[in-house]
Amino acid sequence: MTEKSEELPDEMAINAWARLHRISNIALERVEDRLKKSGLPPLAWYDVLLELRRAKGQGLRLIEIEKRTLLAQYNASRLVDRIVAAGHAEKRKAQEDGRGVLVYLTSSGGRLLDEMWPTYRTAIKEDFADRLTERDIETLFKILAKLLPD
Amino acid sequence: MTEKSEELPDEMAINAWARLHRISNIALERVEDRLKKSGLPPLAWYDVLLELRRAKGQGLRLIEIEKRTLLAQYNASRLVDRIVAAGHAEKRKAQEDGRGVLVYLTSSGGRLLDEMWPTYRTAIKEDFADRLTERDIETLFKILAKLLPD
DNA sequence: TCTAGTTAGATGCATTTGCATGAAAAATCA
DNA sequence: TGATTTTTCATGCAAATGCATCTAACTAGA
Repeated sequence: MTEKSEELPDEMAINAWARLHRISNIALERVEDRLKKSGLPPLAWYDVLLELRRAKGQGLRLIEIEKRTLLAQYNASRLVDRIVAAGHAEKRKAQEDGRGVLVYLTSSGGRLLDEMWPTYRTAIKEDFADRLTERDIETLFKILAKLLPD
Repeated sequence: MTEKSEELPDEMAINAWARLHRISNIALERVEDRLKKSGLPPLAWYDVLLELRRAKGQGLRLIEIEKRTLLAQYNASRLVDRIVAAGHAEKRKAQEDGRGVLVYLTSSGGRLLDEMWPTYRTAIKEDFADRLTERDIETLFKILAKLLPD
């Protein structure tokens, strides 16, 4: 009579779930701490600037920034405004779509991205990569793939 | 000359890192959405209430709540105040330590915890457990253990 | 014991987030 | 085409977070 229920997540799943989020939380907090100590902006800025660089001078629609960074619409809108106000990006009206805004990386923004990366990279290395084997990392990558949205 | 650098995290590590945080972010957002749709408070409330229940009527020091939930000191302080204001917990002065506060779960808090769990549990099941094999879950658990703080 | 230093918790103030809504342009459809 | 719906982005207002600092109590050291 100790058969496994098909209806509930078992103990192990709950523990793994909890650990996953705990690890993510701790790791991100450490990155933010490192950035702060280096006098750099929060990680969210990096994410946006990186997407802008990936757009290779084409400019990125605000809605694309939302999707790629997983920011809520109003957060993307205001974060970009702050980045623009700091001179690290520019907004221009989209030609094809009168509602749209295109965001471009400025040279200052490119420099900021390059300044942030060493700090961010060190965190990824020390708090993550150095503690896992290559095999762990590949396994983790594959397992997590199953959890990506459909 | 294409030897692997020992100084930098490689591409694979960076991708796994990014995926880890992306998955965590998406999954947590889905839980919050489900809770909201059910008219329930945010996940942080659950975390605190659960720790209070685990204290089994002994009461929990605020500082313990901070440590266990990973909340910042001021956030724990104010979140507990909100939970207390809603009648789901009580604060009492700690006997042994004049600075300290002990937080107790009320019966209302216990009921809320029980109300939240089905929604939370369903999220864990559908967005996590159902998409992985038992073996995946164990593997994930073990790999993540290596990333826990020392 | 007196003093300096540390720890637990609260809180004023600025920033950020979340919610709801608005405005303008585009898309759909009768 | 004209009306309706949807999409894109912005924003006022409320709530939550982060920062810095404060108070009170405990601890350690002379």
